[in-house]
Amino acid sequence: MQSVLNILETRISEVMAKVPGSQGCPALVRPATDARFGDYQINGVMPLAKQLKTNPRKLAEQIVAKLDISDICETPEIAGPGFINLRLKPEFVAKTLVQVSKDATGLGIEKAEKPKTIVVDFSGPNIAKQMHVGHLRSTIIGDSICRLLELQGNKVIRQNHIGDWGTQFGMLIARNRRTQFGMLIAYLFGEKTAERMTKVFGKRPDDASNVIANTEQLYREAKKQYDSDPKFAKRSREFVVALQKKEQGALNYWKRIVELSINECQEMYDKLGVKLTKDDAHGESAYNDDLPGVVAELKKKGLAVESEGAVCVFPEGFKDKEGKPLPVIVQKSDGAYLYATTDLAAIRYRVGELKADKIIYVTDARQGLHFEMVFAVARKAGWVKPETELVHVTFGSVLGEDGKPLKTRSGENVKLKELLDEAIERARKVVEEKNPGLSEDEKKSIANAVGIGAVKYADYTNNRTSDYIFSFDKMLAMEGNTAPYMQYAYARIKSIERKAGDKKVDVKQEIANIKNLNLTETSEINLAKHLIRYGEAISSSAGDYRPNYLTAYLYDLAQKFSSFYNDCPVLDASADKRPTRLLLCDLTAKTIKHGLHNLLGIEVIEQM
RNA sequence: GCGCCCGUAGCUCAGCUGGAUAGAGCAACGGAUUUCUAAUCCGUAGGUCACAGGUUCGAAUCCUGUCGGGCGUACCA
Repeated sequence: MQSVLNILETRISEVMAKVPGSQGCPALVRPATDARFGDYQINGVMPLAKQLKTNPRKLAEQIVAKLDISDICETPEIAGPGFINLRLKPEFVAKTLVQVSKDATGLGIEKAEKPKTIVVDFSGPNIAKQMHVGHLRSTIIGDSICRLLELQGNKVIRQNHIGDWGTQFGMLIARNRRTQFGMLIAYLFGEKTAERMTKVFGKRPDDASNVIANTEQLYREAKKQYDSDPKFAKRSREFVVALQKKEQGALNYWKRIVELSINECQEMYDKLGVKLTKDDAHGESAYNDDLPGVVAELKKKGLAVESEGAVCVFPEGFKDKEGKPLPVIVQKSDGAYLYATTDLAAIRYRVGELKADKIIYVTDARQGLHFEMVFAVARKAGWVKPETELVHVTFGSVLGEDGKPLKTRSGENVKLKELLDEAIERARKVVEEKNPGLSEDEKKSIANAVGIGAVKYADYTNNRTSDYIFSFDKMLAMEGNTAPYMQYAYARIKSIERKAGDKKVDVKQEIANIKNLNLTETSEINLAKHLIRYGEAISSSAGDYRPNYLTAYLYDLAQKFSSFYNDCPVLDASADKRPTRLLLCDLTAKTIKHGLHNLLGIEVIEQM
């Protein structure tokens, strides 16, 4: 269903458009900046007055006179330089709330007018390495963006652009990072693999977590052996060449390690409550066969030229340190392809095969220039239609308490798994302290939901474009805008429902019989008004790809519920008031659950 | 050098195409509990929105400059 904000915007804009001389100034209806001004305010009169060179307050009077929104609002009030303040009628709030509760979604959510096919590129871990904090934001922000867009009725195609190939095999043994990967594979799957694996890990290589978890160690060992053992070095090189030539044996080894890695990532996705599966993995290697064609086509179109031995495209408007044109290098002087080439191939595939109307890239802000240039090249090459949107959704870094990028004491990236485990452990201690009487299973699942939820919620609640300081103490605090606070608010509602039986209150029946609400207390009305605005929160959150708008709404909701909870007895309320209060509880619980669970992938808990 | 992002309360952060007296949380102080979970609620105090100009009815928001910080800037992703 349409949000109140949208209804008002549409109806008031229509009236404003009819003002003589108006050139379609929008009403600019916004939530009131202050409760004293009512519920919504019209900001669009002043710009229109400017356009018409007339007095804004007089214009506001004219508009108010023609406005017919008495079914929704009290008489509009003109205030300040030309604002029009709107206050919702309690009857309208009550009616809308009942509608919302009976809406198909149960929550009054707006659907997109024109559903699109949207490709979302996110997470993108590298194979043969454990996921670390650097992957957290892309993974969870991307996940919630997908959920938001899907909810609006779009066709969302998740693309996990995993680093499963890159240029590493396009190069011969010359560069260490790439080489190490080749060495690793040779090391892992060369002769005597099983003995080596058993010796190093005490396990067979089938155990994915052991293999991947110890990759860093393997790299070190492999490097050492590479330097000291000519036979091993030779085997490494041969392996890489074989892989490039797509020899079946080498490919099989490669496939195996990709599989092990993906399984390992999947554990993290499951743990994080992220909706990504193997089917969404469409990594760099998927474009291998397309790369020569991409370069050839760019050359043919006269876009790609040779420069300093490399094949480059020079999109307009980009300059290097000396002010000379900056290239997008699509093929290196040694013949290898780069991530720009792969990204171009991916765009071609996503527009051509997946029929994307929009492609969203969820990567950190540092890749801004890269995508700007790649987008420019793709458009120049005609691989993207003019109306196809290419969006780079950026985010800041996760910092430690010292304000520097989060690292371990020894300067390594913090493993995602270890981070989450610590959060769970800390949550566990809190549960132990607050509610020692719970069963072991309950404690465990609560600690899990709270720990993971806290990490995710803290990330979501920050504006994604800014860096944020990671603090277990803050995210696990029971006070303030945190996951535990939200989950607690939910648990208290569920507790009321459980207690209802003892007091012989039939919650479902009372709610089902509701025809009109009886909203009397201020905190009831405030809660009701906020509940009917869930759709607005989703629209603004999805529109800007900003989950923090959603968490802000949810926190506001939980606070308003807590006020209501303090002021208004529910089960012991008089018969004329109880059904309304039960409905408020029910809708609040459903909204919190939907927001946390369905949109953010954070678990709610029945008791804590 | 050039480009992008950032600078808001003691701390951590919001502030949605420019809107009214800039908001939360934490910390501080004061109050509420025979409670449906106080992991709560209510209140008080706290700001030259880095700085200086400009645009206009109106600027934390847009423009210019200065200072401070982060990141990027041809064969890594």
